[in-house]
Amino acid sequence: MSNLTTHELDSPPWLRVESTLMATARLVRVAYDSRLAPLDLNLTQASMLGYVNEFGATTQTDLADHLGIGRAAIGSVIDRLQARGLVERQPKPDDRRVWLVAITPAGVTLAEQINEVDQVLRAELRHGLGREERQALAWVMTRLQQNLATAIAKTSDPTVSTTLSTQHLSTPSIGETQ
Amino acid sequence: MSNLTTHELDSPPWLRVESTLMATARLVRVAYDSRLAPLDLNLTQASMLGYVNEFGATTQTDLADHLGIGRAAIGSVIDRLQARGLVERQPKPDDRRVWLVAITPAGVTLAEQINEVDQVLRAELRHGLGREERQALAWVMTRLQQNLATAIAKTSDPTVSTTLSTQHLSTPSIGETQ
DNA sequence: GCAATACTGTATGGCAGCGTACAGTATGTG
DNA sequence: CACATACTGTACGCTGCCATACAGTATTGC
Repeated sequence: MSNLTTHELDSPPWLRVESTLMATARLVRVAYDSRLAPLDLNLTQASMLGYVNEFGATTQTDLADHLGIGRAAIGSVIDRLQARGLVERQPKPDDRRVWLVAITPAGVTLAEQINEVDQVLRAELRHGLGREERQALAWVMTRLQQNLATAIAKTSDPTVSTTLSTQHLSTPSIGETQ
Repeated sequence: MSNLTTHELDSPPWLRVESTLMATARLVRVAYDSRLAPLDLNLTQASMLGYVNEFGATTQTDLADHLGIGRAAIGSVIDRLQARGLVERQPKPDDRRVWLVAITPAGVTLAEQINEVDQVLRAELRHGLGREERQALAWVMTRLQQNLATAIAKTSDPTVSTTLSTQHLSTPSIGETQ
């Protein structure tokens, strides 16, 4: 709790929230991407593969919502994974509009490797952080998401609110895996 | 193993760190962008304008480092701001390679409005969060950045480490503004 | 039955950022 | 002095994501 105020001359005083958050997020992406590179996978691709592996066949819109990206974006992700034979699109019997994205045996194999990578990296990220600290982060983060959602809604830009309602404060985070 | 998907707790168990962090970061960006829209500014543009307003004329590389984006990217940001007469490029007498990016009077006016927007939004984001909680977030975040940096370095991808050395755990965050 | 409305996935264009390669300039070394 | 090396800003192509518009299908109302 001592000198976390390294600020002094270096850091911009405004927009610090975003700055740190965005920078950290970027680092997370880089870290995962570099670790996933041997599997020739993207972070988004890995997340999707993991999700389908755990929860079974899912429609594209559901996937997009759960991963927090748009429907258009998820399409191309699926395309690439499908081209490599890791997932496949199955028609849904009772709704001919949608595809069910299902994982293939090859995908399952890869998903297990993803889980390994994830566990290793997460262990490294926890280094030096107590359990209660991680939980605190999770809590603050959730609260922050709530505040952000209302803040955005307050701007009364209707297009945005729709986008956000989908990924409402779902993911807890970091803390309580095991 | 498959159907534990309760509708409330359906968060993906893997990659939760990234998921929450990235989602929050995206929300931050969206929130700031929507609030800055009346000023016809981007979050990155606003950050840059604020920085130059506070710290005076700066070289492009320094700007890129402080904002955590690449040199190439900062160029186009400056281009746009310069086209609107908010900043200008001044030659540096003792080094003819570099430009000093300086703010114009019009830029100062806008920077003040940016600060207002920032303060208002930050106040909203603090809602329901105690001071010590925000400080805890800042601390955990910094620690996380450290861990991320070493984790990335450990992958021994030399191109990355260079990129990161620039934006080493500078920005504290959220907590200790007032 | 049929029209109106809502939803899914896709195509398209646009944007921001990265990584690489390059020319111009500084700086160091012999 | 000449030369090699390092650094700055720019140009180019690439990636990932978004927003919009669209066609196909479901669903609801009458």
